[in-house]
Amino acid sequence: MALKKIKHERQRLADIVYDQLLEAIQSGTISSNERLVQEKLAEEMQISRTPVREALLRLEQDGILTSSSRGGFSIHRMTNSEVKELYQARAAVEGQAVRILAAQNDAEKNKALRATIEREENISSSSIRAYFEANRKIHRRLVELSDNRYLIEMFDNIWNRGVSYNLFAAIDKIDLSASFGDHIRLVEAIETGNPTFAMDAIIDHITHGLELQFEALEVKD
Amino acid sequence: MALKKIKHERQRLADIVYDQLLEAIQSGTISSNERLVQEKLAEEMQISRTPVREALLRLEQDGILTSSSRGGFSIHRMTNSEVKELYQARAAVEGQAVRILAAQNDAEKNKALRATIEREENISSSSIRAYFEANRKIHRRLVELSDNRYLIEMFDNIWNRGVSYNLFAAIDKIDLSASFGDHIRLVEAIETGNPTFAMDAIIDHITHGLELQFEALEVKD
DNA sequence: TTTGTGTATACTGTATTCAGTATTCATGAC
DNA sequence: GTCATGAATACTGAATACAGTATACACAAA
Repeated sequence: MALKKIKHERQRLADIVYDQLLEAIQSGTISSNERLVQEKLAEEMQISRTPVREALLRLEQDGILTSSSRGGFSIHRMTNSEVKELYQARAAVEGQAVRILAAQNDAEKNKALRATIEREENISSSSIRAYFEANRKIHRRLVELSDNRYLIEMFDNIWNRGVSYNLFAAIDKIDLSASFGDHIRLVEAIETGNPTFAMDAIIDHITHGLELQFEALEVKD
Repeated sequence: MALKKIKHERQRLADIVYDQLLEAIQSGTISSNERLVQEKLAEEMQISRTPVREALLRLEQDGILTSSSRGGFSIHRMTNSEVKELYQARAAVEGQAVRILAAQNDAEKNKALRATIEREENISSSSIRAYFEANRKIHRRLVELSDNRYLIEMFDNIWNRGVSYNLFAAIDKIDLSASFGDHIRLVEAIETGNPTFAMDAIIDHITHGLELQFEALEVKD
């Protein structure tokens, strides 16, 4: 009888709370004007305040929550200049990822990226959220393939901030299906083996996204 | 009588502990094989364990500390591949900063950068630590001038990780004065107004640093 | 000597309590 | 009605206590 190795990793309550809060924020369950109060959340979750506090402080550290003067935390509201800066940071991270990939120009990796794009662009769901989840997966796969743990971490932080502010979903008034087919162009750029060319391609892609973003923010205002 | 506005910002004990620990780690006061135990640190600092724990968890979150199986935390030891990846991440952040600066090509900003370089390259201290502090200041000024809060934050995280592992100081066996004069070349590249050219310049600069880094790590092994 | 078992110790994560601070609310004076 | 003041309330940050887990150590058996 072969016994499976038991996974020893204890999961902290604080980690569970963190994951749940992040999911609730990004799915819209927690709305942008809601105040997250330690004692109340602890009561709701039937746990003590300590792990709740740890999770909230971590979400604050991640830039997702902001503490308010009346106590509690709320979802960080981004200024237009923060939005622009976040897109620039995206360009830094995703741009470097494609530079690395173009320099490697590894057939297996390029193939894996194509597979992800094909799978995710074929989502049949009509929900905006699924749409953006697919978009996120494509971009994340791209960064994953760079095999750089720090770029992946930065990517996640950027997108967590953006998605938590409902940023990337803010452009639902603009037709996105046009830019969806754009992803394959990134693979093609990587396949040229030219890091600069590949990076210019993704910067264009991201800059275009920023333009759509600002249009959407104006539409909503 | 004009009364000054009183700064209301309460500083948490946990923040103070964080700052002290980070400084102690980066200055070498805390050595790389030392185990940081919550209860012991709390006793030493004459405070309760709670803020110590919060600070340590945050340093873990920042990638600076790693928890050990015997309890406690120790300075994260980087593998060679982590070192390489960290330099790539540096290239992403600092590369984007110079792209932004070159696109702007703002005379005041370029002047400010030159001033920082001139001041920092003229340090008279013979201590290696001062040398690297100067180097860090030059690079940080460059990223600050991009006026992008996320790039600055990423920069700090990268350098905190590197400095905490005593990474950038590991190359003290190699003569650095040669590469110090290299910084002015970065300003000149920015002044061409060509983002791609400027970024290539800093990537060269950073890649050269990585080569020195690996030489130094071999020398030490 | 080696191996297995039980106990002690070290440390963590969580729960609970205490004390301080900021905001809100109620009340009285003008 | 407006404004000032004091009390109540809400919430946080830190201290303390409790319980669980992992490691180290001691001891006995083979």
